[in-house]
Amino acid sequence: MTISEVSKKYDLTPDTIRYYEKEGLIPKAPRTKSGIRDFDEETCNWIEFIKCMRNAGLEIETLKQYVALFKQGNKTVKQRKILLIEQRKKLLEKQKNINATLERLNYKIEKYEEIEKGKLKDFAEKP
Amino acid sequence: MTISEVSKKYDLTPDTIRYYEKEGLIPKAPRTKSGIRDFDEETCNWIEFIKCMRNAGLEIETLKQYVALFKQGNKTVKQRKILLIEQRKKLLEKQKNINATLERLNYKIEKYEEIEKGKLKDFAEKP
DNA sequence: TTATCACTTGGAGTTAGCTCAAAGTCAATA
DNA sequence: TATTGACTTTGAGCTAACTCCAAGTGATAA
Repeated sequence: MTISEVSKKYDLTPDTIRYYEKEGLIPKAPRTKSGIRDFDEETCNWIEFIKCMRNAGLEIETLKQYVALFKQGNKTVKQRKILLIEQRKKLLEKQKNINATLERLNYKIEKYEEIEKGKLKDFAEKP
Repeated sequence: MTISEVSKKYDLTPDTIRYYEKEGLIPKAPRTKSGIRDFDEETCNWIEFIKCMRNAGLEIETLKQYVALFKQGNKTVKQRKILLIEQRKKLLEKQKNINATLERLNYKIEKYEEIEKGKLKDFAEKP
């Protein structure tokens, strides 16, 4: 699989994929005799995984650490677990923030709807 | 209220608060005769609102637009509603990404626990 | 065989969102 | 009166995560 095919498949630019490879977020992709990347399934799985984590906002640096631990094999299972638990904690925190904001947005949108329908006139709105 | 008091209250640095003011994310705070900011309740409410929105990841630019519309009064209710609905959509999308990632993290953490307890040996782990 | 086109690299540039530094002002205290 | 310390401004600097550019290479189509 060429980089542009992988790019389409995962909706990441070729530049981003090369950047991830250079930074060690994904394994170094296999190459053809002429030096062109020829992605295999394993590498694709990593790309998919990293994309998922990045979409949730995990940092490059953190993912780099995780991949480095992974490469060292089973002796790093404990450290990897600790790392993932910390990231889970962060995501739960984020989830809470988003939920709080969603509630607030819902309330305001509702109010705006009432104003539009004329149910509420001169609504003394706070931010 | 001085800027350092507000800073403590909302856990934002004075620099950040001044930056928000400069960018128009919050109203210009009232000043004492000698030019020092003396935050009133209204401005504090804005700070709290903006902090909440920023915590959920809404962009400065978007919030700037919202505040600008707000300042123009009731004639912008419709536009503000549209803006908030778009932001809600984005947050719901984010929520989905976070949930997907949380599930994945939970699965992996569980597997790592099983390995640690020796229930799983030589677990052929994919990313 | 020449042209095209997707790929390659290294390194510079960009954007968002702060964050810091320098130099100055003012009110209150020793 | 001198000094302390919190405030002020302007503008530069920083970090994360890409994103773009220039110059070069190699395989295939005309």
